[in-house]
Amino acid sequence: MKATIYDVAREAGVSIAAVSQVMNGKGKISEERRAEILKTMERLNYQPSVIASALTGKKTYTLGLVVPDISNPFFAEIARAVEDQGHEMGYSLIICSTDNKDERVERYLTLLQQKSVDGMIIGTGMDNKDMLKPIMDRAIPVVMIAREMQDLALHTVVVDDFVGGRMSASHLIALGHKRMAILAEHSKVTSSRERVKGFLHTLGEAGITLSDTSVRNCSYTVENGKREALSLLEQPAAVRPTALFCCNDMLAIGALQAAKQLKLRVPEDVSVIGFDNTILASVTDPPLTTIAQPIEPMGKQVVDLLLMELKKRSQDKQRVVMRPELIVRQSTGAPATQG
Amino acid sequence: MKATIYDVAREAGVSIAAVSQVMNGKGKISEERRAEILKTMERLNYQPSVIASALTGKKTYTLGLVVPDISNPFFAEIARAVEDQGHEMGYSLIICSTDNKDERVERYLTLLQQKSVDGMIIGTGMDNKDMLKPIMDRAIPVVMIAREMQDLALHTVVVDDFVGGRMSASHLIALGHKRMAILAEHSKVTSSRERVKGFLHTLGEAGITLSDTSVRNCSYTVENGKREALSLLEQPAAVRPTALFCCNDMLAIGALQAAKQLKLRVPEDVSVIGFDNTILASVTDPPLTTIAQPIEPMGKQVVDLLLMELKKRSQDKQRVVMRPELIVRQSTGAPATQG
DNA sequence: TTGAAAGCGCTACCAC
DNA sequence: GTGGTAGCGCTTTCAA
Repeated sequence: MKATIYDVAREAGVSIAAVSQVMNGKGKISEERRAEILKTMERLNYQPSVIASALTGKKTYTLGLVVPDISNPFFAEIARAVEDQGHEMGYSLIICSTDNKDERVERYLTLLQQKSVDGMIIGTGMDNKDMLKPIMDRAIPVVMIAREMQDLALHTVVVDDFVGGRMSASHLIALGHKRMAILAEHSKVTSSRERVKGFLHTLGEAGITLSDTSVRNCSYTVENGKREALSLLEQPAAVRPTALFCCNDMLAIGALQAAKQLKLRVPEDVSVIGFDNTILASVTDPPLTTIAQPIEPMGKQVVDLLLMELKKRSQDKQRVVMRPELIVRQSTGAPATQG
Repeated sequence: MKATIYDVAREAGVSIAAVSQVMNGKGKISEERRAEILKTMERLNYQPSVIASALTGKKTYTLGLVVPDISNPFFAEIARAVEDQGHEMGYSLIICSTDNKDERVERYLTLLQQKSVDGMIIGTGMDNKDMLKPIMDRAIPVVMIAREMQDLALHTVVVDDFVGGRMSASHLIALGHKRMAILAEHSKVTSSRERVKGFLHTLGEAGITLSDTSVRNCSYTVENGKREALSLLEQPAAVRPTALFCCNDMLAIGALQAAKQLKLRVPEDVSVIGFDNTILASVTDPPLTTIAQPIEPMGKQVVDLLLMELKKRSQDKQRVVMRPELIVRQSTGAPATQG
């Protein structure tokens, strides 16, 4: 059976308080006792129970990461960055894939509370923001990554989505595109909305407007992107968009697949630009031009903010905005025919 | 502050035992008291503490998943499958990325024990199997996924790696290849070893042998695969392999990149076949022929085995072997010149 | 310095 | 049916 603090105390001939003290480096213990206790712990292969110590008002050293889907490379990469930075500081990570469903979000949020996580990192959207209320009421630190929660005072780490959208547009415009379309995520996803907004803004500056049907809302799956792209690209060449701005790499891949299915060449017949610069972007056919998010620094940053908040609750919340970067690969080029 | 069982009891005018009872559906409680208590819990927004209940000898409803790297799509997909099946049964998942480093494995294993997880799912390799001993001594259920631990009685869910290797070889041989090479993972990875073995076995049956330098050990990164593939493909056409069997999709992507860099056409100049059939395989240039692992069923299965073990320790451990499947895409074809 | 003892929130046993 | 109570393993006063 597992050795407890009692076993150690008994074996070492001291009180449990003494053992607790050497573990936490608190109180005053003579060097010899200290050494003796340490030795006994070693011998018994003693592992202090985080559970018990958490119950005593301490921390669980566990964080919750709530994202739409851990199997989505973007979030998987975020998870890794968060895990590493957390691990560095002694924290473990519970992952929660919500599929962007409020009902799953709620269930996970409740679960994380019951498990007394020390803090939560939210990277998923949710329709009903009130779900976060009870958590904040209980003073459980919450930080956002790659998503924003308007009207809620929360530390937030995001990439400048608006600028990312603008970068996309500038790139496409510089290439000579005039007829474009957008594969957006669900409209409740703020980051996607901002990207679209930035894209349209720069288009507007260049005197280009898009018809309503040129902005398609998709879920965040490849299949969905493909379906919407198909309906966009099936149009006659004269009205078909010559470039597709996709709000994430998965959608861009769907677009690539749609183009292939329709025997359209990329980028000659249609340019495709993604967002996120996940590993996927570097392996597609052709390699995807995309807007990079600095995932690792974002993950580090968000954990740092969370731990800072953990140490000392603060009224003013930071909003860290990181700069996106245009990564030009081979899925974008000048349109073959004048649009 | 958070409401406790005492708050509920007081507000409802009953004992904490009564509250505990209705929560766990045990004991006997009159319908009216029951309703009253439920109502009070609701009103106070009471969330029972898993921590406290765990301390009372119950479960933590938390599982640990130990894999090399959660940002690797293969493991990310496994994680999702495991998370879903676990969530279904009320369990949360702590992820642990080890980078296949024993020191990280050990640290995580210790951590998971201290956090009193109910069970662990191991999908990472480790040099020193003794690390698992203390865990098994403590009777913490452990199951393996996509990896084997020889000499250790553990439930295991794997794909038939040997057969997968054979499938690869058969496919390549049928295409007419004679000079082939292998990008293997580190030799300590049993699954990789089996794949190589199966591949070589079938080659042998066809009277084909490989030189020692034709089997390269890599880590599991794209960069590594690329480097090894480069050194393999840089050879003069007369001796250069016409096909590369890669023990996972990441390595295969590295091979694809190496070929591209050397201006070799795939599959005309060199065929590439991967393993795992992650999302990556479907988006490469050209799309990757690969051996599919049934990831989702494997994840489900492994959780089921773990929970079964949790319910009732059993002496005989199962070894579930799932059948791999050859997915032919466009990275393999007949060699352009006779080898 | 050191240790006895009071909880932390909950479960389960047992007496009423 | 119902509630009192003894822990679970650990932290933290507070006396000694």
